[in-house]
Amino acid sequence: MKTITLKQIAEELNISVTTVSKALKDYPDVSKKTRQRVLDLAKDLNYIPNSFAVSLRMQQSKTIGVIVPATVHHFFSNVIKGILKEAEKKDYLVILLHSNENYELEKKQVDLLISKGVDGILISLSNKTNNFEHLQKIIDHDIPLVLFDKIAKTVKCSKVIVDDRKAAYDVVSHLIKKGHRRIAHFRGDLNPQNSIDRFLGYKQALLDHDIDFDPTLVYMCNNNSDFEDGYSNAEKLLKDHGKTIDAIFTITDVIAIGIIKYFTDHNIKIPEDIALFGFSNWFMASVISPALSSVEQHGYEMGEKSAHIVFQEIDSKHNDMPIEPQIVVLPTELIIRDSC
Amino acid sequence: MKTITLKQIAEELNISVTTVSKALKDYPDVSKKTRQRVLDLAKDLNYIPNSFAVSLRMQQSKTIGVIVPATVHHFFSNVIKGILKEAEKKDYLVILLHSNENYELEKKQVDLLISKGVDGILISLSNKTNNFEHLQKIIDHDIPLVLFDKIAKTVKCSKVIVDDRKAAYDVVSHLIKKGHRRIAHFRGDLNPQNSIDRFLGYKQALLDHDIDFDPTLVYMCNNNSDFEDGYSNAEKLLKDHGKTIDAIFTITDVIAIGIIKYFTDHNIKIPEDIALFGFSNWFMASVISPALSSVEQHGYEMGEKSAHIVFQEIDSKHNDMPIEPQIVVLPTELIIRDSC
DNA sequence: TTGTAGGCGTTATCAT
DNA sequence: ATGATAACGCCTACAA
Repeated sequence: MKTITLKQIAEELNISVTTVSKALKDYPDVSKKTRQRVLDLAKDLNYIPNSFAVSLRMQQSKTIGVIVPATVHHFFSNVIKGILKEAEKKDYLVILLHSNENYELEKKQVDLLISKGVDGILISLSNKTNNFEHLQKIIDHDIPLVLFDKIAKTVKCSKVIVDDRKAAYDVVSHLIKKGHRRIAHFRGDLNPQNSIDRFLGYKQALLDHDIDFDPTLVYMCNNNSDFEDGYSNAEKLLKDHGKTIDAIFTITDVIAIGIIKYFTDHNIKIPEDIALFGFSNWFMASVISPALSSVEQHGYEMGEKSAHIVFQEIDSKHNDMPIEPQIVVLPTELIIRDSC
Repeated sequence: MKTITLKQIAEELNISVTTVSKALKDYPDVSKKTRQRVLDLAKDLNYIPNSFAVSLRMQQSKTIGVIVPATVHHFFSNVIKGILKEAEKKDYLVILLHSNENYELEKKQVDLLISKGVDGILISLSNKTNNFEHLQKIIDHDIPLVLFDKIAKTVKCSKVIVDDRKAAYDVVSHLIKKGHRRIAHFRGDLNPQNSIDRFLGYKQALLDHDIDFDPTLVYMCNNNSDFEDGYSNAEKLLKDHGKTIDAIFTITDVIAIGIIKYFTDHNIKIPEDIALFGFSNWFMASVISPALSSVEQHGYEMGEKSAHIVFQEIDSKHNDMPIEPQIVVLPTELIIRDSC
């Protein structure tokens, strides 16, 4: 099937390219008759505008770029879903890139996206990213940028996040209210803000309830397999502290599931011996035994909202009425199940 | 930051655009000195070629499109990961689209992809798709097309699949060898080939082992929540057949997990009372109790391979040496755990 | 109401 | 070794 251009339609109809173009775009200054002839033939020939030409001419691509560490996490899958849904509504296409938690890759992908002329960019930062020049570059190029979930506070752009600190605070407060006092925390990498914020929320909750913070109760999970981290740290925890521990708050459901596995294997009862609270409310949390209490993060909504904001910024940039970056904090919810 | 074009570099250096372009592309007919001056300035100015112009000129976008029903399934996440990895290697970008198991949407998205001028398209068909005109359109446009996992046998293009029939056959044979005779099958929608093939494998295995096929042992899972389907059909199965059932083979791990939940809730022992075999080897399969036996489908490799093939086809199209569609059947593996 | 002409940024052909 | 020119396909200000 040969690709149809305006020129071919024009020749066929013995009119100018201009008129064809105008007819197709519903310009008022085309006679009804001509317009109809053009429309008919275009449909007949299955005319599709060449988007490269349009983009070149219009300086916009109707495409946005998205960079996430990975989509194998249920949370990000949901975010992507929200983004795609929103893009679909606006007739935008989405270019998806995985940084694989790799800063260099993330940087390269930003360059790629810029060079592709995407109209906007959404990023959830890799855990390894602590240099933000590449983000600044996006801003310098005047491309709307929205950071979501894993953000950099210092970068001047819109952000969509969850109040990790508060969520963690709520979790630990809940645990304390349930009577637990020796509460361990399985945290994530030192770098990403989420990990820090959740840790801070944990600490604050202890403080506010007059429980001394004990650093030996904090375990680091960073060997790239959350499940393994949970399993092995559960073992370590027991070795270190025996059963003096009342509860564990994990930074991620998968870590909690690793713990469940270890506890099940070693006959430790949840929540009787040790209570457990996860984070992210992964689908599995509701399904595993015991059903895992967790924090719902509303990934889908985060995707929707993030996309919504870039589109807003794209539109207002187009109208020459640039708007200020906005920071949206999505609510979280404690989902209480059987594990605490 | 203003966008830099060849023209600007040319003016700055007082040479022609042509020379700048050549210098940047390492043409041999540019003096060393000129080339260096161009290269330096380009780097200095942070020159990025305008990809619309390049695409328009070159008639290729260095972009491929991917349509999947959804990525919230672990399997597809893995496929996507494989595709992105492969694309990254070839410096291609990937436009991701979700059909949401919706034929109309799938069709629309194909049009979008065509109009965007992607160099190749990968699709895993929606369950609702049983008209393939949109695929034919892709082929007519001479755009390399690869179908993976959920394919249409009659469409003349490359395909990457798994031998679902054999995999199912192997599962059921294994179950029979273990001594089970009354084996139920929780199958999927009637439409997708996979569902049919797995059912056929199930039936064939029974036949080959002299077990009568009993249609009342086959349950349909199609209300869009696999977990719920598993749970409710487990209930139905027990109501219909009591504990005369030896084993259940499910078309998907999530269905099996629904069953596990129901059985756990109702004190039915797996595998003592009823054995269980899943499909897809979702991460959770290894982690749930009892650990679920399943079929490893190698999603990541499927993604890699599919992408590899489109790139092959794109390249050979470019060299005017079109190649024949190929059909790749990836091996599957029975992963035996505790549930059978 | 219709058409001409210029330009978006790049690349390729052909002169010089 | 360098450059003028045309072309990719589309849009739009301006002329006719």
